[in-house]
Amino acid sequence: MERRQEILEIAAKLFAEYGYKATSIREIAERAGMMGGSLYYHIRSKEALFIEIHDRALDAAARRVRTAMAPHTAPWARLEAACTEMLEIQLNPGSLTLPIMNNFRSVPEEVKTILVRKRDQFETIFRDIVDALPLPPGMDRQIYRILLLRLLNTADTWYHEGRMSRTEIAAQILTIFRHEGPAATGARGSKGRTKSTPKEKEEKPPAPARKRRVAA
Amino acid sequence: MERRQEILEIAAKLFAEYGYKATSIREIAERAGMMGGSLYYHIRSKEALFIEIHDRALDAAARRVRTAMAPHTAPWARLEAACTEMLEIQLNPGSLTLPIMNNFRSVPEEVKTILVRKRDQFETIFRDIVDALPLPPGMDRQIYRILLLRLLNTADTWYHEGRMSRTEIAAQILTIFRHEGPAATGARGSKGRTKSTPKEKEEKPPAPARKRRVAA
DNA sequence: CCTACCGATCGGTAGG
DNA sequence: CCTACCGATCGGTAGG
Repeated sequence: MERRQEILEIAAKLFAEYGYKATSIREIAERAGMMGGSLYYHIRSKEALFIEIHDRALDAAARRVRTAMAPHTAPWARLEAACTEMLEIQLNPGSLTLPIMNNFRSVPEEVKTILVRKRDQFETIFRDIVDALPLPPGMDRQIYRILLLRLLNTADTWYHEGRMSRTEIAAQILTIFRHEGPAATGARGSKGRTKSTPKEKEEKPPAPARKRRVAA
Repeated sequence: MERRQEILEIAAKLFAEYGYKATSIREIAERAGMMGGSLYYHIRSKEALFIEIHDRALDAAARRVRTAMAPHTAPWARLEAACTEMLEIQLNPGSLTLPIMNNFRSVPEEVKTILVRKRDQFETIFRDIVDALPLPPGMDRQIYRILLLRLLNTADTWYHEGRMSRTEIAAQILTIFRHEGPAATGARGSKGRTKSTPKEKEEKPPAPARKRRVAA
């Protein structure tokens, strides 16, 4: 049973790096120290394996993001905590929380449908955060959320080790995405914020949790 | 010779949709109305085909973006023109300017090296634009450019037909990425800008064209 | 967990 | 441009 966890982690890494189609059952098996056919003692099929990894990764990610957000109540602080944690997950993944929620291009159509449904569900976390932000009225919250999530989810394809830490990158993203509405245009902008410390503890309840599921 | 162009376009579409590995020579051939083996009268190898498509697409994209920027001199107007054109290229590609500059996951390592070099060269266009923007001092221009390009280049994976037009989406991106430096904090923000009309014709020379090629 | 194998599909070639 | 084929690799199975 612990062996199975090993296999899932090995497969997750390969799927994340090469995509569904370009990752072979035999390669997964080899890294697990067994023959290709033997893998089927542990899994039912390649498709089922992929779906299971994806589900578990998203569940783990949801738990981590919610935990990271929990101590904060101010909308921007919640967003920053969520972004920092998402970057951490994407770039320095613990066991199964790997960046496989992208790159569905080579996944069979029927499987893709299942994955997308699960992913949409996960992203409601960010819908709630974004809906709670005091953004300028001209800014479309759906586009805002989609763009932000795209950046976070594909972090492994654009982030290069070196220059900046994950926390600094998260702060930079926040600097770009931070726009105050006309009501509360407080201190912002060129303060050179690179440290992610939980500032401004305002009141504001967690999130209104609205309904909206239309595509862009 | 015109037959060859047809083949390149067919292959480009398939590569863009399924990725390198998941696109088979036989599928390309079938759509071109011939047998798999016959394709080799027109191409040298699958790898060579992919590289040629990629090169031509980037060349065409560079030409289109430069042309779209040409009439503008104001930094933000230039950025908006470039973004709008990039979205147009990614979402409504004319012949060969297809969104294949991503999804290198299943591409052989040696080929990937060639592609990345070419892509980096293309992206210098945006480096010049971004370097000319009057951004707040705390904002890292390299991160800024990388994030913006990621969004534009992966537009086909997050844009869904309907609600908003390409131009409106481009305007929304600009609304998020627009931050004035401390020197020229003029009118901005909640004006509900959804139309992309070339406003503010300032002076400011095209671009300083600095040097910087470090990874994040 | 292995051996041995299945049918299918892959990129590519020869010979016309 | 086709037919016919190559060796390699694929996901998956049977039988142990």
